[in-house]
Order: sequence, then structure tokens, then C-alpha cells
Amino acid sequence: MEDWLLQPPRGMNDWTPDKYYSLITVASRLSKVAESFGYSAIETPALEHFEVLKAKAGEDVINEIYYLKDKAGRELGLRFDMTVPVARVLSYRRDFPRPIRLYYVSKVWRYDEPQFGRFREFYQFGVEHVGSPTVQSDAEVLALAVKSLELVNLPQLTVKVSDRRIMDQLLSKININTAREPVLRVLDKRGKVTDDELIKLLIKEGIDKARAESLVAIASTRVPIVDSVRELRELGVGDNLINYVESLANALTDYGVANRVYLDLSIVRGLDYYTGFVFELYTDKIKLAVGGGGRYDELLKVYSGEDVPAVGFAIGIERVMLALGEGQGSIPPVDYYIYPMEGSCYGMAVRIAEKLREGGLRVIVDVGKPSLRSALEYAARIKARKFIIIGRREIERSVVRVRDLETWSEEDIPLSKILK
RNA sequence: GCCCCGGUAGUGUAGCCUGGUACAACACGCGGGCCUGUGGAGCCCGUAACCCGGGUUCAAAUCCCGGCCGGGGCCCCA
Repeated sequence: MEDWLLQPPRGMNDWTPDKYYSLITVASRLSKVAESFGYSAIETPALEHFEVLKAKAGEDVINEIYYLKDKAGRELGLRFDMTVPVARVLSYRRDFPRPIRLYYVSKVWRYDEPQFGRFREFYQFGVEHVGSPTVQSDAEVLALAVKSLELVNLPQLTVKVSDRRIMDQLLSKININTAREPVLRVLDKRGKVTDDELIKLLIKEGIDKARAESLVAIASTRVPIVDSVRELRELGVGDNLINYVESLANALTDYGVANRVYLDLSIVRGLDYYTGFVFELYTDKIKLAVGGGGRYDELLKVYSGEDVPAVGFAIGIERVMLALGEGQGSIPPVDYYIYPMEGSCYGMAVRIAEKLREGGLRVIVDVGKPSLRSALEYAARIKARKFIIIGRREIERSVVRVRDLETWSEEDIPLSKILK
């Protein structure tokens, strides 16, 4: 078969054991934190009705959906995140007691151009916290995100927080009432381009120079969340929002994560559906955000017709792994490799193996490597710990020969002891 | 949608700039042997590649064009 057919489809990865165990290790550590917060795991089909996916996605995202028709002509698509499937599930399972706390480690797909840290098929760890509008739920979700990344030792983790309501208020204050989305998009570029260019871009959006300058000043706000109240007051943000941020900061302090969190009004994210606070998670190790989230109180309404407040986040597991480097987990070693010298000893080998497996050990019985020598070589290469030789000589004496592949020592162990 | 880089045995690389000295080198892997109940080491032998198509040239892995495939940047995102 042609070479290129042997590679996985573009933007996708073969998770061979040598790499897959790192993924499993990272994913299970992240999940552990969600579990400790009382969140339960959920999984849904990879395929959704295209109509369902389309309802949330903006123009850009729709073009990234893997679309297909099944044999009956149904229009389907691969999910591009887990928020949509979860929202769909909750719209017909109204019986779940609220707030509902869910987490997932799932594959999602986006037909995008692959790049460093960007894949067409990738894993997301995330949570959805549905049914509560409070600042406490915002703080809980953000703290959970931070703590899960702390548990995998993500270096130099920082969080940038902003709030859609604050930006709305500040934009109104300087009389920018139209074309807010393009303006926010421009502000989101802050840090990537110079402030002067930013101002030029804003002027291009029809903002006059004075207001463009004050917008850039607003977007330049970047202070530790615990110091943000004074800053917001200076900007003239209303009391209710200042109280909100203060409560958020206090809660994050209680969680012990406030030192990582900054108020950064330049971050915007998912303009389509975020309604309140938003955040992005960063490490110095890679340029890309490893995750992000926020509050989307109007999203569930699309599916259920009912207003349901919700907050959540998603973390790109491959990106976390890029930041952590190689070797987060490894293939568990085989404890015993059992080699019957001849066919007549095979039955005994299997019986011994079964006994050891009952004790929770990983055991391989040789299936016919031609020689003891090559079996030994094979066992050493797969990093088995111990090698059991069982032949006529051993059976006559009711023992097995156990060779320790790490220390190179060898001893006879009575069968009675092994089978006990 | 725009831009940049790359494609050599199963894997990872060298060679390409400066065309011929190369039946393309090295490492790992794989097969065999020394050695059919134990050195997992060592040595020996073998295995197998210039992405596809066209062009330039006496001569192309090497230079040029096109295609296919891959990686990365902008944008956006996880």
C-alpha cells in the first residue's frame, strides 16, 4: 500500500502504547481533581446531528465540523467540543438535580489546518457546571481548572480572567454601541501587535483616535485579581460588577489559587456565547493557551428553550503534554515471563501464570519462541522483571527456576510456594 | 484563505548548498550463524530506501517545474 496511506489522517495521532500511557496518566490525574470536587464523568457519541452542532457554532466553527451523511441520508457531524453534546443531553434529562456537575475526557474533532499544538482530532478534559448563576460556581470551576493543572505539575501556570459584562459596560461608557464584536476582536490581539497598530486597527473599525486610545488603555489592564478592585473603580465600572469581582477574588483566595489569577481585560474568547466571566489558562512552556472557559448562561436555552445558567472550561490534553514534555507515564512492566521448556510443561506454566495473575501481577506465558535464549532476549527487551523457567528437571523436583532479570540472579522456588 | 519549510530502507539520521569519487552511508529493528536449558553481551553474514511525473545535463538523491503527502507561521482556537 502507498506510504501516505500508512500514516494516520492529517492532524491525527496514532497513540501507540509508548505515548498513550503518558496521555492516560495525565488524563487520570486531571480527572482525579474533578472527582474530588464531586463531578461525575460523562461521555456521549462522537457523532451528533449536524443540526445540533450548527445551533451553537458560529460561522467559523461550522466550517470546521467534520460533516457526513449516513446511509439513511441523515446529516451528522463529529462533535467539535463537549459543551454542545452535554447541553443536548441535559435538555432532555431535566430530572438531574441542579446544579449538575459533570466532567469529561473525550476526543473532539475540528477540520482546521494542523499546526504546533493544534490537531484535527484531540482530547479535551473539561467540566460543565450547570444550573447555578452564582459567583461561587464561577470560582469553583476556575479553581478546579487551576488545581487540576497543578496536580500534573504544569510549570508556570497563570490564568487571565475577564468579564463580558465589564467590557460591555466600559464600551457603553465611551459610547461605543455598535460593532462591539469587531472591536473586541481587535482588542484581543493586544500583546501580539504593538499598541500603535492596535489603535490603527480600531480606527479602521470606525473608532475615533481619542476613544481608540482609551480602549487600548482599558485593554492594557493587567493586575493580580486581588488588586483589581481599585483598578476597576478607576475605570468607572459599576458597583455590582466590582462586588462580583471582589467576591470572586476572595473565593479564589480561599481556594488558594488567587496568586495565579490576573484580571486581563484584553482577553475576549468565544464572543458567540459567553455571557459573563471568561478565562484562559497559560503556561510559559508553550505560547498557546492550554485551556479556557467561562460562563454561558444563554447556551442551554438553544436546546431546551429554558434559561439555564452554566459555566465550564476545557483543557487541551495534548497541549498540556507538550508543556510537560516526554515521559509522563510509561507502559507498566511485566512482572513475570514464564517459559516452558517443552510442550509437556506448558500446562503447568499456564497454571502458575493464572495464580500470579490472581494476585494482581502482569504475567506472560511464552507462546512458542524457538529457544530459551531468544525468549530470554525477548523478555529482557520488553522489560519483564522476572523470568520463570519450567522444564522437566524443575517439575521432577517440584520447583521452578526464577531468574531475576534486573539483578541477574537465579534461584529455585518450590512450586508449593508459587501456587500458594 | 494567505505564507514558509520539508519528503532518503520498517524507524531515526547522513549525503543535497558546491551534479560524477556511491552497486547511497550510519544506528536501531528484522532474519540467520557462532550457540537446539539460560551472556539479556559480543562478533559475523544477510535484509531493505533516494515520494510521483516531467525538464535541464554527457551525467540527477543532489538543479528547475508540476502533483501528491507531511510539518510549521498568520488567523482562530484546546
